[in-house]
Amino acid sequence: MSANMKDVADLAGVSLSTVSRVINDSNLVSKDTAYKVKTAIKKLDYQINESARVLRTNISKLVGIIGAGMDNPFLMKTLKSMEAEAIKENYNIIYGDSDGELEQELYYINMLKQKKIDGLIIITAKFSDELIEMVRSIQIPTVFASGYIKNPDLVAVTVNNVKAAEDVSDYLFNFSDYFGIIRGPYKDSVASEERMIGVINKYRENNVKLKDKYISEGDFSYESGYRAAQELFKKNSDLKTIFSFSDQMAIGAIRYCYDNNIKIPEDVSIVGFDDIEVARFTKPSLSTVSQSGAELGVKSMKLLLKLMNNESVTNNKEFVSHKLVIRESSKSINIIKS
Amino acid sequence: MSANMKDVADLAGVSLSTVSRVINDSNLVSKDTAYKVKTAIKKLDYQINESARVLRTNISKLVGIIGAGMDNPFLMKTLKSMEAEAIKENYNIIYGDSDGELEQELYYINMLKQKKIDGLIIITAKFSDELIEMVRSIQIPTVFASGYIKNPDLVAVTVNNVKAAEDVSDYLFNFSDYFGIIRGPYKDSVASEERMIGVINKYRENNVKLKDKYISEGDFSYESGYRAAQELFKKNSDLKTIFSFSDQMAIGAIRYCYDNNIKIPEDVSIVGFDDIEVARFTKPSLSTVSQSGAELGVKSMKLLLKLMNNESVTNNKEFVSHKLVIRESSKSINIIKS
DNA sequence: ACGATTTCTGAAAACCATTTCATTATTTAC
DNA sequence: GTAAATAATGAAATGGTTTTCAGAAATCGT
Repeated sequence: MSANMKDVADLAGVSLSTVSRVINDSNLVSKDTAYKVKTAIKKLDYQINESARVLRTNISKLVGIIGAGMDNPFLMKTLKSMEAEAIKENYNIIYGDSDGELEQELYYINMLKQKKIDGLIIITAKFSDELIEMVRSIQIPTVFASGYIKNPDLVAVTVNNVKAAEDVSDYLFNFSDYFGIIRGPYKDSVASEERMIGVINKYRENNVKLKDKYISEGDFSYESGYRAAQELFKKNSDLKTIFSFSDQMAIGAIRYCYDNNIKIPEDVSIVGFDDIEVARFTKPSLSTVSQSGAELGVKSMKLLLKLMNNESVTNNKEFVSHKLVIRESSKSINIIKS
Repeated sequence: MSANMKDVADLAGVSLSTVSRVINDSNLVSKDTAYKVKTAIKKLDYQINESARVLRTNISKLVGIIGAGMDNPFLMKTLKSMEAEAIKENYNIIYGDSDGELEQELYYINMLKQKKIDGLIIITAKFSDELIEMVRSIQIPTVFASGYIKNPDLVAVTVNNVKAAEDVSDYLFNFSDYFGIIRGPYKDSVASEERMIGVINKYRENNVKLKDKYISEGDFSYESGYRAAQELFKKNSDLKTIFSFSDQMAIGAIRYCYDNNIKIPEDVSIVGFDDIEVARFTKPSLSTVSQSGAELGVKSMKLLLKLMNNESVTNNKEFVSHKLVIRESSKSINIIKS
């Protein structure tokens, strides 16, 4: 059907090796020959057969990304910027959505390995031993994005959840003696666990007992935020402030307040986490921790590119910057504005 | 490094051909032999070399998806469900974000072709001749998702934009003599063009002249919706109703109203398009045209799978269902509720 | 002008699976 | 029991590159 290297070689009157050299920009081929080959390539509209090349070299120029929940706006930004970063170096992205299921993750890892990916990025909230063992066994450069991981061998990029939660806590203690928390799942969410640690630190620092009834669990979705707010208000009639571990849950909570005639920020202040795009446009707009999904994507991919090129990676843990952005959903006290 | 088919063959005491047959579930191999081979595979932890297989068969089990603006919540759902649908049949997704740039699209198409993708889905708003020509030339089964395309040869799945816009128009004419329109870009947005046609149809049917000042252009983003609303109100002091061609723009517009003391829906009713997840949680929640991104994804991928399997495709244009969902942003008049 | 480098090119092996064709072993049919 | 059909297996060709090794041609040094 389409021309192969042999055809080009014949037309140009040279050998296979020479054509290959021209294609790979080898410097040991003369100008004249190179020119002949190039015109032959043009004339035949020759395109290299990638699978043959991969078979021979074991280099696929493919990066696998296994992600949990592409319908999360924050992660979508991350994914998009990862892709943009990868394509600069001519890497394509194979994406698999694990929905956060370990089984799916393992399945994809195996599948992607067979496709000969050169590198892998895993976006997950849970770090089971099984997953880590699998990653180790495949012997493919891997970066974990989002979700801190204690293991010193693993390469990871993440927001500093503890610090960010501390910042929010500091801010909220300005308003009231305690604040309600809409946390993420108890099970398997490292991010949620770490943010909780930040909160606990600050409760302790302020000598306030962190009671169970201040805490309500969500799953990061809008709906769960709505329900969690309901629960919080039922248990704490005098609640003045809420820290939600995701913007989506915060927006759900705001909606609950609206439905129940609770004024924000007059009656209650709410702070979210993520700074998704819509956070600036809700009514009231949402105070939140801004962490750049794009930055997460870029940093992770850059790190992976280094690993794939065997460049030395001095620091295998990187933090993505964050800042507390105060908007209308919380009473303003001179802190960072946006 | 890792075992290959030869190793398996040797260990099992059979030939290469036999191993290959076992792997491919060929029925012309005896139970006993098959068993021997399978245990050998297990013992060696043998994994097939995909690139060799692809080289030989020209089947990669890879589907390319080229998308424009995947940070759009609606398209995220689409992408996710495409992936889910593909993996059921053991196809992996290679994803490239074109940002809607033709140049990028062409670049990706070429790149993906080299990676030997078995099928391609293109999500774009613009259908230049160049793009269509390119798609034709690569000879790979292709489906266009989102954005109707007149060309009878091409396979496409899309929402019925004209009809949907007509539905909204009918609804809005209940409230007032004319309504403002926040449309999508004039340039290269088929969806926007088609929705405009629906609007025009109904203006004509109602014998109302559609004046230029009723129309304001956005680019589907939150910000542009804010600005467009501003423009509309400046030009039409008595504006009572707005049809926004995306939810994101509608939310931007709502925010503008809020900032300018315009009450929704008391003063102005707004209807969006897409029914993104947050639309149910904004304040007021957003009346909109619900079109399922998931359905779009599933239908497109199913169609592509058929094409790739050479099954006959009776209808190469499919519509995704839509319905008008009335929420708080528009005064209710007994129509569909949600 | 002669040997020593350097530059350029080609032949052939390697990567690993699939598939056709031929062959042997086993059944079936009569 | 023999011919004919069927089932099971293997040998070898094939797909299209990259890369090592060796050799030819050109350049250099003196």
